[in-house]
Amino acid sequence: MKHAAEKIRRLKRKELPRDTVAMAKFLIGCTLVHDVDGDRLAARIVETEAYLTGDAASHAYRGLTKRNPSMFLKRGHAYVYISYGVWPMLNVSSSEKGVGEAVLIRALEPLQGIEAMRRSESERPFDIARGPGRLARAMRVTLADDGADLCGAGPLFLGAPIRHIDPVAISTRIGITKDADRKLRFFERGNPFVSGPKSLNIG
DNA sequence: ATCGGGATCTTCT
DNA sequence: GAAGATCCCGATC
Repeated sequence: MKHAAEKIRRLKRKELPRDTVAMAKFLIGCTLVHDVDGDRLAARIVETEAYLTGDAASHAYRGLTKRNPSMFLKRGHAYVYISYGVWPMLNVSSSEKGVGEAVLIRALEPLQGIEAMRRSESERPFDIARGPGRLARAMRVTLADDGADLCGAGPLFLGAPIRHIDPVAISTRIGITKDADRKLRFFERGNPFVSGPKSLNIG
Protein backbone atom coordinates (compact mmCIF):
# COMPACT_ATOMS: atom_id res chain seq x y z
CA MET A 1 0.00 0.00 0.00
CA LYS A 2 1.18 3.47 -0.86
CA HIS A 3 1.27 5.97 1.96
CA ALA A 4 0.30 9.54 1.27
CA ALA A 5 3.33 10.57 3.28
CA GLU A 6 5.67 9.02 0.73
CA LYS A 7 4.82 11.82 -1.64
CA ILE A 8 6.05 14.52 0.70
CA ARG A 9 7.90 17.21 -1.26
CA ARG A 10 10.98 18.78 0.28
CA LEU A 11 10.59 22.49 0.94
CA LYS A 12 13.13 24.79 -0.68
CA ARG A 13 14.71 27.53 1.40
CA LYS A 14 13.29 30.03 -1.07
CA GLU A 15 9.78 29.02 0.00
CA LEU A 16 10.38 29.81 3.67
CA PRO A 17 9.20 33.23 4.90
CA ARG A 18 11.97 35.68 5.80
CA ASP A 19 10.27 36.79 9.01
CA THR A 20 10.32 34.67 12.17
CA VAL A 21 6.68 35.19 13.14
CA ALA A 22 5.63 34.47 9.55
CA MET A 23 7.78 31.34 9.66
CA ALA A 24 6.14 30.13 12.88
CA LYS A 25 2.70 30.42 11.22
CA PHE A 26 3.91 29.00 7.93
CA LEU A 27 5.27 25.84 9.54
CA ILE A 28 1.86 24.88 10.96
CA GLY A 29 0.56 22.17 8.64
CA CYS A 30 3.96 21.57 7.05
CA THR A 31 5.62 18.21 7.61
CA LEU A 32 8.77 17.07 9.35
CA VAL A 33 10.46 13.97 7.97
CA HIS A 34 13.34 11.88 9.30
CA ASP A 35 14.62 8.87 7.37
CA VAL A 36 16.38 6.61 9.85
CA ASP A 37 17.58 3.04 9.44
CA GLY A 38 15.57 2.59 6.28
CA ASP A 39 12.37 3.70 7.93
CA ARG A 40 10.59 6.95 7.31
CA LEU A 41 9.25 8.93 10.25
CA ALA A 42 6.87 11.65 9.12
CA ALA A 43 4.56 14.02 10.99
CA ARG A 44 2.53 17.21 10.57
CA ILE A 45 3.66 20.23 12.55
CA VAL A 46 0.70 21.45 14.63
CA GLU A 47 2.27 23.78 17.21
CA THR A 48 5.21 26.26 17.14
CA GLU A 49 6.67 29.17 19.09
CA ALA A 50 8.69 32.15 17.81
CA TYR A 51 11.84 33.43 19.54
CA LEU A 52 12.86 36.85 18.32
CA THR A 53 15.72 39.34 18.49
CA GLY A 54 15.49 41.33 21.74
CA ASP A 55 13.29 38.62 23.25
CA ALA A 56 14.36 37.97 26.86
CA ALA A 57 13.07 34.39 26.62
CA SER A 58 15.32 33.59 23.67
CA HIS A 59 18.61 31.74 23.99
CA ALA A 60 20.11 34.31 21.64
CA TYR A 61 19.10 37.23 23.88
CA ARG A 62 22.65 37.64 25.16
CA GLY A 63 24.25 36.93 21.81
CA LEU A 64 26.33 34.05 20.59
CA THR A 65 27.18 31.33 23.13
CA LYS A 66 28.71 27.89 22.93
CA ARG A 67 25.42 26.10 22.47
CA ASN A 68 23.39 28.45 20.30
CA PRO A 69 25.40 29.15 17.09
CA SER A 70 22.85 27.22 15.02
CA MET A 71 20.25 29.85 15.90
CA PHE A 72 22.35 32.27 13.86
CA LEU A 73 22.34 30.16 10.69
CA LYS A 74 20.37 31.13 7.60
CA ARG A 75 16.69 30.19 7.87
CA GLY A 76 15.84 26.51 7.56
CA HIS A 77 18.58 24.97 9.71
CA ALA A 78 18.05 22.88 12.85
CA TYR A 79 18.94 24.26 16.26
CA VAL A 80 18.88 21.41 18.78
CA TYR A 81 19.75 21.78 22.45
CA ILE A 82 19.22 19.78 25.62
CA SER A 83 16.60 21.10 28.02
CA TYR A 84 16.85 20.40 31.74
CA GLY A 85 19.79 18.15 31.08
CA VAL A 86 17.63 15.49 29.46
CA TRP A 87 15.30 16.42 26.63
CA PRO A 88 16.34 17.47 23.12
CA MET A 89 14.42 20.43 21.70
CA LEU A 90 14.09 21.01 17.97
CA ASN A 91 14.04 24.54 16.56
CA VAL A 92 14.22 25.87 13.00
CA SER A 93 16.45 28.88 12.44
CA SER A 94 14.36 31.59 10.86
CA SER A 95 16.35 34.61 9.82
CA GLU A 96 19.45 35.67 7.92
CA LYS A 97 22.89 34.33 8.72
CA GLY A 98 24.18 36.16 11.79
CA VAL A 99 20.73 36.93 13.22
CA GLY A 100 19.73 34.78 16.23
CA GLU A 101 16.06 33.93 15.71
CA ALA A 102 14.30 30.57 15.63
CA VAL A 103 10.98 28.72 15.75
CA LEU A 104 10.53 25.99 18.38
CA ILE A 105 8.56 22.95 17.21
CA ARG A 106 6.24 22.07 20.12
CA ALA A 107 3.91 19.33 18.84
CA LEU A 108 3.44 16.97 15.89
CA GLU A 109 0.66 14.83 14.47
CA PRO A 110 2.31 11.50 13.51
CA LEU A 111 1.68 10.37 9.90
CA GLN A 112 4.08 7.57 9.06
CA GLY A 113 6.35 5.31 11.09
CA ILE A 114 4.02 5.62 14.05
CA GLU A 115 4.92 2.24 15.49
CA ALA A 116 8.59 3.24 15.48
CA MET A 117 7.75 6.50 17.25
CA ARG A 118 5.77 4.87 20.02
CA ARG A 119 7.70 4.06 23.12
CA SER A 120 5.24 1.39 24.18
CA GLU A 121 2.18 -0.36 22.83
CA SER A 122 0.08 1.33 25.43
CA GLU A 123 1.17 4.89 24.62
CA ARG A 124 -1.82 6.81 23.33
CA PRO A 125 -1.47 8.29 19.81
CA PHE A 126 -2.08 11.84 21.03
CA ASP A 127 0.80 11.55 23.49
CA ILE A 128 3.50 10.39 21.05
CA ALA A 129 4.67 13.83 19.92
CA ARG A 130 2.78 16.23 22.20
CA GLY A 131 5.39 18.53 23.72
CA PRO A 132 8.86 19.46 22.42
CA GLY A 133 10.77 16.81 24.37
CA ARG A 134 8.44 14.02 23.35
CA LEU A 135 8.45 14.90 19.68
CA ALA A 136 12.23 14.98 19.49
CA ARG A 137 12.36 11.55 21.05
CA ALA A 138 9.66 10.23 18.71
CA MET A 139 11.41 11.64 15.62
CA ARG A 140 14.84 10.43 16.76
CA VAL A 141 16.19 13.98 16.78
CA THR A 142 19.34 14.38 18.90
CA LEU A 143 22.19 16.83 19.41
CA ALA A 144 23.83 15.20 16.39
CA ASP A 145 21.19 16.94 14.26
CA ASP A 146 22.15 20.39 15.54
CA GLY A 147 23.03 22.60 12.58
CA ALA A 148 21.53 20.27 9.97
CA ASP A 149 20.13 21.90 6.84
CA LEU A 150 16.40 21.09 6.85
CA CYS A 151 16.10 22.31 3.25
CA GLY A 152 18.92 20.14 1.93
CA ALA A 153 19.15 16.54 0.77
CA GLY A 154 19.75 15.09 4.24
CA PRO A 155 17.66 12.54 6.15
CA LEU A 156 15.98 15.18 8.31
CA PHE A 157 13.98 17.76 6.39
CA LEU A 158 10.91 19.97 6.16
CA GLY A 159 8.16 18.99 3.72
CA ALA A 160 5.20 20.71 2.10
CA PRO A 161 1.72 20.29 3.63
CA ILE A 162 -0.07 17.08 2.68
CA ARG A 163 -3.63 18.19 3.32
CA HIS A 164 -5.92 21.04 4.26
CA ILE A 165 -4.78 23.15 7.22
CA ASP A 166 -7.35 24.43 9.70
CA PRO A 167 -7.13 28.06 10.88
CA VAL A 168 -4.01 28.93 12.90
CA ALA A 169 -4.66 30.36 16.38
CA ILE A 170 -2.32 32.37 18.62
CA SER A 171 -1.54 32.36 22.35
CA THR A 172 1.21 33.16 24.82
CA ARG A 173 4.18 30.80 24.96
CA ILE A 174 4.52 27.88 27.36
CA GLY A 175 7.06 27.30 30.10
CA ILE A 176 8.85 30.65 30.09
CA THR A 177 8.98 33.51 32.60
CA LYS A 178 10.64 36.37 30.69
CA ASP A 179 8.61 38.18 28.04
CA ALA A 180 5.89 35.67 28.92
CA ASP A 181 3.00 37.89 27.86
CA ARG A 182 3.96 38.08 24.19
CA LYS A 183 1.65 36.15 21.89
CA LEU A 184 4.17 34.15 19.91
CA ARG A 185 2.74 30.62 20.08
CA PHE A 186 0.89 29.26 17.07
CA PHE A 187 -1.22 26.11 16.68
CA GLU A 188 -3.75 24.50 14.39
CA ARG A 189 -7.10 25.23 15.97
CA GLY A 190 -8.95 22.21 17.29
CA ASN A 191 -6.13 19.75 16.59
CA PRO A 192 -6.03 17.21 19.44
CA PHE A 193 -2.27 16.67 19.07
CA VAL A 194 -1.53 20.21 20.32
CA SER A 195 0.12 20.42 23.77
CA GLY A 196 -0.56 22.77 26.67
CA PRO A 197 -3.55 23.56 28.90
CA LYS A 198 -7.00 23.87 27.35
CA SER A 199 -7.22 27.48 28.49
CA LEU A 200 -4.47 28.41 26.02
CA ASN A 201 -5.86 26.39 23.16
CA ILE A 202 -9.14 28.18 22.57
CA GLY A 203 -8.73 30.40 19.62
C1' DA B 1 -8.39 15.12 36.32
C1' DT B 2 -5.02 17.95 38.45
C1' DC B 3 -0.90 19.19 41.26
C1' DG B 4 3.83 19.19 42.74
C1' DG B 5 8.54 17.53 43.18
C1' DG B 6 12.78 15.54 41.27
C1' DA B 7 16.05 14.53 37.55
C1' DT B 8 20.22 16.59 35.38
C1' DC B 9 23.59 19.85 32.62
C1' DT B 10 24.73 24.23 30.29
C1' DT B 11 24.93 28.96 30.82
C1' DC B 12 25.24 33.17 32.95
C1' DT B 13 25.39 36.14 37.40
C1' DG C 1 25.10 29.26 42.85
C1' DA C 2 20.69 29.51 40.50
C1' DA C 3 17.57 29.13 36.82
C1' DG C 4 15.83 26.99 32.82
C1' DA C 5 11.70 27.02 25.79
C1' DT C 6 10.36 19.73 30.14
C1' DC C 7 8.72 15.22 31.33
C1' DC C 8 7.27 11.56 34.35
C1' DC C 9 5.37 9.62 38.41
C1' DG C 10 2.99 9.43 42.60
C1' DA C 11 -0.39 11.61 45.67
C1' DT C 12 -4.71 13.57 46.12
C1' DC C 13 -9.38 15.36 44.84
